[in-house]
Amino acid sequence: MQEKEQGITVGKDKDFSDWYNQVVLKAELADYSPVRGFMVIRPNAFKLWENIQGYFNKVTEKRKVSNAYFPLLIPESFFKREAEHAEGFAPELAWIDTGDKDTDERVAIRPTSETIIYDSYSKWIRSWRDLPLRINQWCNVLRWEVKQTKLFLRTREFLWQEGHCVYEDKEQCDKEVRLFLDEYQKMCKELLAIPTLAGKKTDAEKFAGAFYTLTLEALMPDGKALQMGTSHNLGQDFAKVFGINFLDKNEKEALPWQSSWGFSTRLIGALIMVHGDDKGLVLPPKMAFNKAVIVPILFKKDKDDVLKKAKELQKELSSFNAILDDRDSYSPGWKFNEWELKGIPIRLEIGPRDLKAKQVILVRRDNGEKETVKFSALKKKVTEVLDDIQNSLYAKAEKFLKSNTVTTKDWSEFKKGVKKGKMVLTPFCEKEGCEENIKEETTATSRCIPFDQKPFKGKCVKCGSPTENLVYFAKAY
RNA sequence: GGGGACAUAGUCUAGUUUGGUAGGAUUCUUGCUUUGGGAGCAUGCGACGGGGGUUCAAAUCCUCCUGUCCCCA
Repeated sequence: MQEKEQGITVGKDKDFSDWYNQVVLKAELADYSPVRGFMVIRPNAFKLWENIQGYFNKVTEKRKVSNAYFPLLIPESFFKREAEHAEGFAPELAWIDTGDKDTDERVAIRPTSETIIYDSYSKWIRSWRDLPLRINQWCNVLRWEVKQTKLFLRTREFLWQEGHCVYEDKEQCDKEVRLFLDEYQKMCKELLAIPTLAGKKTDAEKFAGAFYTLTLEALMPDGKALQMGTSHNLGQDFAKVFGINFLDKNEKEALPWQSSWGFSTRLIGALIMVHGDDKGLVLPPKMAFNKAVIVPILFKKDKDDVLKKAKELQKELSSFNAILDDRDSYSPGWKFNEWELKGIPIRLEIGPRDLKAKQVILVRRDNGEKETVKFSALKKKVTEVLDDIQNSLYAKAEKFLKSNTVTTKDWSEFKKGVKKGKMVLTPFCEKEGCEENIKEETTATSRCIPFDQKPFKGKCVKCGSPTENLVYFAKAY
């Protein structure tokens, strides 16, 4: 059978990079733009983003976080206030030529919004009664990457949410830095069906200007780790340099503790990579706006009857936003392929034979299994199967993560593991120089220091210094 | 940061070596016939990434720019 050009023409295992680009383009998720490193997010992918937004807005509401919006442009002087932050972002800033002769200060497009937001916070916070302050914004940011860009995973502009909180003391701040990371992990699991490893970043990998950074790491099918979200305890440095202070309960002036946390449209890239297959996108049911598609099999005889029943079924399944594909000019086979490419979780086929038997054929996108379902049992069955697909996708991804994670304290085993695209858990000293050496020799970087480790005394896999922590290493996106 | 490949219609591609009417497939339009895993016939639309140069003549040669992809660090 000759491969048609609309379909995916390369196996996921054969050429992962080519496969990924084909899925993104052919499933109409994104497109290239006229300016290098930018992308168009097409409706199919934007729907996914809106779904994530919908889920996460409920989380923030529950956690007493308000949405707001801060300006796109940031004055140069703001960057200079926090030295580490400035140094971290300086190479990636895009400066605006405003042509405004009356001001001599340059402005940059935000690469992240700590500074512009904290300028506002310094005006708004006076008393301990103003705290905690929790604000989130959904926006775009711009980081002028020089590295090779990749759709969703690394683009110069991307969409994200960034939460920015201010607390009276370290304890509250610590607690909620962890809380929002846990919420991210829950979202990855329950919504995206992607298992993640949670932990703390080493100093070499932490956010520029942070006291410490917590992170979620997922393992992609090509053996590279992808950061799914981060939550930073920013300490008191930003407060100091932006003049955020408050009168505490003892009428003393005090510096607050701050946090920021974010995830981006990169999650969509992860979703595509983790669940997709040789036929295209596979959406976890909770991510799919249209959870089912009804394809009527129409012959001249009985055409009206089949179509009528198909419409009834669509109405019955309206809570799943079921699509009825009654386009006349495409054959059923063509439609099957198209909806598979686009990742719709369930396909329902109904033809004259089914009409007589009062049943439909239900086909799962995740494993292609077919079964017949009586009309009377359809809604219940669809609900069950959607649940099952969601769970199976997570289970499959979790199995992949587990079977591709190795634990070793031996340096040659470590190198072997990294080379084979494994997530390697190993004793590590957390010294920056040592991490740099590992990176140079293996191209792997530390991904995270997992939480709640058992008491442990060991030697760093690389330099042999004593350490009490196991750390995940992998090649990363 | 280093190296490589590429750019012809919405998509895939022939033509470039040796300059001379840009060809095919598919998509799309319209019509008819069809429809249980990418259906058929007919009809119509649609392209040389951009600038500059050489030449009677440039998709083809030279040059600069832009963009895309891959590999390595």
